[in-house]
Amino acid sequence: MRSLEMTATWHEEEEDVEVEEMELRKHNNGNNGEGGRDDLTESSSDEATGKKRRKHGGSASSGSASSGVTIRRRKTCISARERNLRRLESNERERMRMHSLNDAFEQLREVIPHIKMERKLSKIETLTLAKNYIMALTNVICEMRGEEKHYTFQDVESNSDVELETEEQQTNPTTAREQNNNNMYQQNLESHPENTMVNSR
DNA sequence: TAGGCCATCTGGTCCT
DNA sequence: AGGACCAGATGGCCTA
Repeated sequence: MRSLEMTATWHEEEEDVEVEEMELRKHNNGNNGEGGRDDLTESSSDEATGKKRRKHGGSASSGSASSGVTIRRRKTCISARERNLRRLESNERERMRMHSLNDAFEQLREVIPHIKMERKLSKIETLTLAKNYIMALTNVICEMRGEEKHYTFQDVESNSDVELETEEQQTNPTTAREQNNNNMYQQNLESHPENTMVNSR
């Protein structure tokens, strides 16, 4: 439905040009070929999210497109109008997909115990904390079984004795704050494993 | 103002 | 064949 509305704002190319005959030169990284999409991206972003207006919604850049290579499509016999419509529909699907992904991130944030911050956890922080949370819980289980701990956590006080778990942790600028959260997991889990199942909200 | 984070568009590839 | 998934690119917003 929305895609139909968006179609109305699309700058139509020549009517019913067959793709087979067209040489589709994909616009080159933001500079070329944007004009025809401005109307589309502005209206679609606005209507779809009610949030940001995207003056330029990014440009095709993957594969050979980035080098401005000329591509000739195989027989498809799709009109330009039809092609535009399909593109708008897949844009819509992609938006919905990303929204559902964000919803999942939000749900994950809610179940991860972490120190309350003014701003919400970023995606990378959320994933990292979730991983650490799982590791900490695994350690607790191992401990309860009398087994050796599977994972080790870095000690914030002295970074010398314990290795960082991943390369990502070594390069992540938010490592310090996350380590605080990690320590909280560790201390909490080791003293009161049952508490960690309580939502931090 | 630079850098981080994010939403969005886009085309290629994979999957059903 | 069409939809889902993915990665690259871009621009906006926010913060240090």
